[in-house]
Amino acid sequence: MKIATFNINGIKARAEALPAWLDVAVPDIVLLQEIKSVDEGFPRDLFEDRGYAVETHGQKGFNGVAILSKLPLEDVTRGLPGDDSDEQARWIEATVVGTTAVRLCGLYLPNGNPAPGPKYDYKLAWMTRMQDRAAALLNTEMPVVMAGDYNVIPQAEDAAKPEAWVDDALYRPESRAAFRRIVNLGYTEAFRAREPRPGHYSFWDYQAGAWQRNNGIRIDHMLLSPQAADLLRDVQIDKDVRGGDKPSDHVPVWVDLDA
DNA sequence: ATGGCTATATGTTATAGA
Repeated sequence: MKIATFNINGIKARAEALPAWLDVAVPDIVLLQEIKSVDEGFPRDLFEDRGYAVETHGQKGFNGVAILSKLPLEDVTRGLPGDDSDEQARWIEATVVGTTAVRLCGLYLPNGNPAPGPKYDYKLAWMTRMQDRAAALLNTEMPVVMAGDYNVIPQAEDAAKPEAWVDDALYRPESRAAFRRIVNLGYTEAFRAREPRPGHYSFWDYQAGAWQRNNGIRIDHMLLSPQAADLLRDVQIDKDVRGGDKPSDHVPVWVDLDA
């Protein structure tokens, strides 16, 4: 079961690049972030024509997450629990049943800049809520995959120029500590578990020739519960997508699970 | 670099992103 996460930075703007990648990579599941669309505006046909079931949790203008799946999506829930007043569309869950049932969580964690400030406070509070949800999911003892744009650079080796990020919400100590607290509940960060070396990124800014200079950061992650980690066959970053036509500023990250 | 680019809606400018 090939499961991917991809921050597409606008579904309408990626109407060509996303299907092109799907046709080459042929993932079973894709967790999308930043669809920047309401549910009614999501071009479902593009994906249903390719055999994907589609579930969206959209919002006008920005944010928004979605799931594409070649297997039926069951028990779909929208929104991160813990704050009924939170109207930002950043979390969606569903279950797929292959050889075993897998719980999928697609997430778009708040950016948090400028820090300090109310946006940073929202980011850290959101991460506390996510920690609660992550702990509850562990108690199910299901294979769980929490994948998305975490907007966290976990360690210095996850940035080409870590010194440029020291005061940024993506790299500040509180953000990294909150990320570690979630991982340390018992999750495996799939890419880092298989690739200890530096120099692997999932985002390159549109500005200042960041892609051409390989000035990237690794902020798109896939966290696996112990039951999911036991099924891990492979994990990769599809870096070449960043060099394609009209690309997102993020690239896909995927795992292959024996499920 | 005090965001140099991109996307969307609020739309010929503002907001957000990272």
